Amino acid sequence: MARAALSSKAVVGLALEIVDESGPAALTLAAVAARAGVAPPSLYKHVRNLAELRVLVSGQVMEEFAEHGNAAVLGRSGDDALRALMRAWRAYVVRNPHRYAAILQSPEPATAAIAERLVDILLAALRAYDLEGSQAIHAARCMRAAAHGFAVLETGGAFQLPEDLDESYELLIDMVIAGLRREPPRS
Amino acid sequence: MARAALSSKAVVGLALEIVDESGPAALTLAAVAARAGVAPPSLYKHVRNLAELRVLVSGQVMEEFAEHGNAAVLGRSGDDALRALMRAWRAYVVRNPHRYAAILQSPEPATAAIAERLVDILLAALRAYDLEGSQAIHAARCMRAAAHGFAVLETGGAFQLPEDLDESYELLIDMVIAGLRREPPRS
DNA sequence: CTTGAAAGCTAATGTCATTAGCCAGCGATG
DNA sequence: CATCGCTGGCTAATGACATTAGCTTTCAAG
Repeated sequence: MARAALSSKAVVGLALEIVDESGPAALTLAAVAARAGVAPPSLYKHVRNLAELRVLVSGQVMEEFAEHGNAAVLGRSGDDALRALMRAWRAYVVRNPHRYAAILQSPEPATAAIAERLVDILLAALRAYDLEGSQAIHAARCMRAAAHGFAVLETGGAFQLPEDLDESYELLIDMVIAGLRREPPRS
Repeated sequence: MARAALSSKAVVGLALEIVDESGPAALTLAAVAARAGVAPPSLYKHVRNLAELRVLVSGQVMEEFAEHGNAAVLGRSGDDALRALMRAWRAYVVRNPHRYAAILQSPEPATAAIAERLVDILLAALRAYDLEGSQAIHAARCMRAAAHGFAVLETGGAFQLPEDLDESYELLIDMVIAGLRREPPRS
């Protein structure tokens, strides 16, 4: 291998810097190249194209995010774990809003494994609620919807009123927990 | 006024067609111009630039969406209204996924009025729950987060497992309602 | 009939992504 | 030690787009 100047890894790192500073929309190959001190076409030696770079960035962030969530639930269970996970979720988003926004929704096979891990963490946090198979999936989806929805709206600046956001979020957590409790194992 | 061929209104209409067919990412001035049978620069006679077109499209969609939600709660109240509103929310999203995705988050002053209307509808649906001022705001945020989060994840293809999405969503609705019931008017 | 603004057009510029094809450095091989 | 081939970087070129400048045509009002 010749001059090991750049690398796929390094490119993703630079991309993350750009995302952090200016948001996912500012992530262009031209910007990465400039930061790497290299001509734009050179990047194609390390990354297939912009779309792939986005996927790599998304995967990296998702992984970091999952790790953060996982750390939050360690040694906890039941309501405690659920609260911790949801708080960690928002804490991550508030601290790294651009990074979080860089997570791609579309089910890229490349990131499937990481997404799976995230789901596992969610399901583990729900374990104490005695949900039978399918019900646990539904519950996990709800929790995810709640946390993600709040995150998106908050970082998007959709909550304009002066009311305290922490308080709103705690209410949301309470809602999820209350909903899990009264869970009727129907059909 | 000379040849009344195009108009700001018409341009937004064409833009909506493109969004519906190919998603918000496909909304370019070039595409709109092609559809209008006109050279791209001509559009600047009707719209300041692409950014403004996006805002206009977003506003139009938000308005339609709010109207849809409003219709759903008419003549209903309490849990009934809440359920109807949340179901209408998702129904709209499922029917017009691209349109919904075209709604901009950032608080554009131009669309502030419509956003306000949406909040009003939400608050009205919550009226039966006897929430004091601030608590109603928090509750409305939670409901919005839940519905929006589910919508985003569903349209983004984030729910991969085979479990029925309707069932997941009904559980989410139950969660919100349960959460509103046990609402402790603390602090 | 004249005229002026509205609405369209062409030409030009700048930013990106992406492809093609060239060149240099370096490590392994003989 | 000389060379070969890979690797990573470069320049040039193409093609979307957005956007601006400046020209032209058309129509309606006087």
